[in-house]
Amino acid sequence: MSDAKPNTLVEIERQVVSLFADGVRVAGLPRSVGEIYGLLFVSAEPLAMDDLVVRLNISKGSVSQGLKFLRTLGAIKEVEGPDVRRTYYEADIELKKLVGGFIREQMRPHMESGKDRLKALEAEVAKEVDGAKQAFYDERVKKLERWLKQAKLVLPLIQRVLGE
Amino acid sequence: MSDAKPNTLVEIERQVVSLFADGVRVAGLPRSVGEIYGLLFVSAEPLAMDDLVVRLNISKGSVSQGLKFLRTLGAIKEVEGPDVRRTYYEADIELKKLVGGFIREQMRPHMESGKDRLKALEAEVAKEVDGAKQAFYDERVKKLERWLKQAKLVLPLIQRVLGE
DNA sequence: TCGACTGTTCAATTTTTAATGAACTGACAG
DNA sequence: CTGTCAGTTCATTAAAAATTGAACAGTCGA
Repeated sequence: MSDAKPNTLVEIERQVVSLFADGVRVAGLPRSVGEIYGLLFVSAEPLAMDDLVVRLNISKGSVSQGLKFLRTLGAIKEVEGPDVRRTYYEADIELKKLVGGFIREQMRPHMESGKDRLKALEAEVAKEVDGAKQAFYDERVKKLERWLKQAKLVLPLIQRVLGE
Repeated sequence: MSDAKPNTLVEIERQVVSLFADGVRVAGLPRSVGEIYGLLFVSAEPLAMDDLVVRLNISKGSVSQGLKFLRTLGAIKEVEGPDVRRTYYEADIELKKLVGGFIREQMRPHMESGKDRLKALEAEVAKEVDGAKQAFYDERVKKLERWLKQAKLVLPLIQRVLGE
């Protein structure tokens, strides 16, 4: 292959990669993850790890980690490619799936641990001896529980809307 | 006041502060912002900047920045307090308002710039000479535009649901 | 069994981000 | 005015997060 040297991206690819690199930062993900998904998104042919290393000019380690993450999200698919010994990837471009994966992998766990921590808080409030303080704390904890319930209500709704 | 020394938080306060400190990180905000909002959330009485500095044991600079940010979100309210020369704050505990502020201040700007960048991309695709490639790029750009539209659809929906 | 090659892991390093604290502004009381 | 105090700003420092790259593991054909 003639384009086996670093940073061989055409302008369109460059722009898309940069768009995703910045985009994923909103979700608190590392730039490299966005770059990888971005290049897969804008590529008609599937790419193997080495293609990503060379064309994005980032390390094998980063690409391996990034692909692993994108796989757990369900944001990319493994497909066949020219070289049978390599694993090739293409982007899964269903927004529903991307958002669903993100919610499942990144948000649910936090919400689950939040639920536990609220339980602990409740127990702590029960110990409070000052009646007025206890009433206040109790109210606040109830508010937090309502927030959590609303969050649990909103997430599936988002997924449903993106399903159209 | 007797509790004017660092880190004078009772267990309940400690837990709530920590809960918010971790919670805001999901949204990509600095720990200190969560701590500040958390302490205000769990305090029955309004607090001034100096209370936050002393009780959370973080610097005046951080607290000033954090309060500024929370003010722009609309997550806190300025209120009267014991010392007329100080500005006191209390937490605004309407989830709708918090999320609305976050969307307005943190998400909308990104989406606006995304819209511009998509325009630039379209222009770039128009230059593509290879017909097959152009068709593929065009399809992908259209997909991105659809995503953006869906995002713009979802955000108001979230706010409406949180309005209950 | 060996060598060539794909892909993973993780300690070390670099880069990015947040926190600090000293200098500053502005308001106000005496 | 002048000194004090609340609050802001921002260059420096510290902490956290991402990236690197070298060692390693697994596979396969000769």
